[in-house]
Amino acid sequence: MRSIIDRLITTTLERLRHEGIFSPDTAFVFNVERPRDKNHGDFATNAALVLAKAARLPPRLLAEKIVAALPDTQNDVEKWEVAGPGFINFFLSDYSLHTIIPTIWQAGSQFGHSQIGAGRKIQVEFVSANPTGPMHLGHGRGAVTGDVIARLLQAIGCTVEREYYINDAGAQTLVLGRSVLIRYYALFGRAVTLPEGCYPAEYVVEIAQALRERDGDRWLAAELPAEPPPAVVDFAMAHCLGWIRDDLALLNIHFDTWFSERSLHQRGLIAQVAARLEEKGLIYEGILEPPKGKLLEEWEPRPQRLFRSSQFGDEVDRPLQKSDGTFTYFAADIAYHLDKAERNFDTLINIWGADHGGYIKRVQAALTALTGKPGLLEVRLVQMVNLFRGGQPVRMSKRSGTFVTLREVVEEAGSDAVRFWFLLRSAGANLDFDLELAMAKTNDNPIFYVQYAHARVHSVWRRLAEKGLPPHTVQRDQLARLTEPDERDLLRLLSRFPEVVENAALEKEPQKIPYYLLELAAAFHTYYNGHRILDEDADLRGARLSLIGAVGLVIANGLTLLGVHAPEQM
RNA sequence: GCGCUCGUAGCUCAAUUGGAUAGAGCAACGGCCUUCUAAGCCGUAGGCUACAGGUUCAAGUCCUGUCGGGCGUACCA
Repeated sequence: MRSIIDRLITTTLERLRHEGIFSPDTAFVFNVERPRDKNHGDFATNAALVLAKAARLPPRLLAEKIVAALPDTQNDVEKWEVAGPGFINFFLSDYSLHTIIPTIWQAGSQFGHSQIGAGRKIQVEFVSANPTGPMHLGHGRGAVTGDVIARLLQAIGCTVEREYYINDAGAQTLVLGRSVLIRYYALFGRAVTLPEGCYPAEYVVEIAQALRERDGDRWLAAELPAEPPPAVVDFAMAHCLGWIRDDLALLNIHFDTWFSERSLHQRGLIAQVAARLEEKGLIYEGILEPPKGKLLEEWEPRPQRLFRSSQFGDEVDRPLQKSDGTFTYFAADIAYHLDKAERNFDTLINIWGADHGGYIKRVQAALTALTGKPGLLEVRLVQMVNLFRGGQPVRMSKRSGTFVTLREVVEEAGSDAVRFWFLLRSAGANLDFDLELAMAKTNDNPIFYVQYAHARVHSVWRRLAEKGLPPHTVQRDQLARLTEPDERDLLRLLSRFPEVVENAALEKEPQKIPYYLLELAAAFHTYYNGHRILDEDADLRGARLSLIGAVGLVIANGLTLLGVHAPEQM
């Protein structure tokens, strides 16, 4: 519908160009949008406002001229008007509004999907939590956000791949291995005090027990080794990865690719990427300035191999190799992102915790230097989650190892509530998650409110059958009976759904879907309370059933995009 | 200090990416069930969009500055 209005205006403007109001080289850029205020019609354009200068006319006068030149539009547009500073508002006819109902019934679960992203290949990398422990709430939020961005992009026709980057190389894996080994010794009565920096949490004991169960006393030696045996490290990581996979599965999140950092080392890709940067003259031996504004007692000037990231928009150059010659994590990350870039994606999207924000520029800089494509990598930051229960914050401390895991929360509140709630805020904003509220069966709880609207639609179907009435089918000629303002509100909302999906996908802003669904659910509840669906009048009844059926379908489609169930009964 | 990010009703947050009179929910107050789920609905009240400039026909949104919160700030990942 929007495109029809769009074409209508363009045609009219061309007509005015012939009359000499616009010069031949005037570019017609204008918007057609949905006014927030329904008194302003179904669509409005700012064409007269934007083009007033080119026409050398006051905006309102130009608007009048445009309106006068608009062609006849048969059934679709009932009226138009010039309003405000020079907007042109279009009011759709009832007939045109009603068209959305058969469209929705026909498209079914595909309504809202489109092909505007067809041909685009996009990779979303998310979660990528270190395999050194169970996932916490923040990981869960990143997981849900990434998954839904992927779903949205698929809904507009993109080819999407979900990838998890496993940090299975580096110091923290040894810390895990050492922690497990110490607990393992303790299981055999060989108490060793846990050194500074080791993981104190209970889950480490669990891993140690699993290790003993599998291997018995095989890793017990006369003395605790300085480095944990590689097999122990691998066992511990695999155990953690198992947890992570299980937790993600609980949230119905599945990855296409699990990419191992270690494989980069094994294939020599890191040294290779360093050499490539070297060839381009972007590496040098240097000493970084001490960072300002932060007291660093241990700072000392150190010569390092530095990448000239400052040539590509970063603040300072970044170390690729440590002073002992080994590669930094950053070096591995460059190799990883280059590998992704060479897999022919049109866009790479990373979902990162907000604490990694300072890292974006350097990775983008490296990627730009290596590929020459500055916009390839897009990073979305996800802020932290604060856990509440009945309005009271749940205290957590990572240091003492007392924190609530993602699994505990999902098991208590359920995947639907967790997913919906995590999506309710824009990723950039902190999020308060209240366990009690997320499970409440009242309209304070947004997820319940939306699911209840869907269930109500289905309760009407059940009533229909109980009354012995025939199953419903849409009949176009009945729809003329939908004339109530509440019905028009619903029709307008329904017709917006594909635009909302498109917008949410393009902007990568999943929270637009829950907000839309809340709006639709509210309009439906209002309607349901004020009007009887199963009216005596068969035509009116048919029309209303067609309408609420469409509402039910759209709510279900919206929830499906969020990975949330649409129950038929509460 | 610098970078990123956020600042909107008492609280938690939206706002079609520059559009018209800034919207919801919670909390407060007042109403609606012999009728399809009251697990719901309706109404009242609540605002100098942190502040000051600038760009524009039009600014919560863009640019500059100030104030305030969060995150980050070499050989951790």
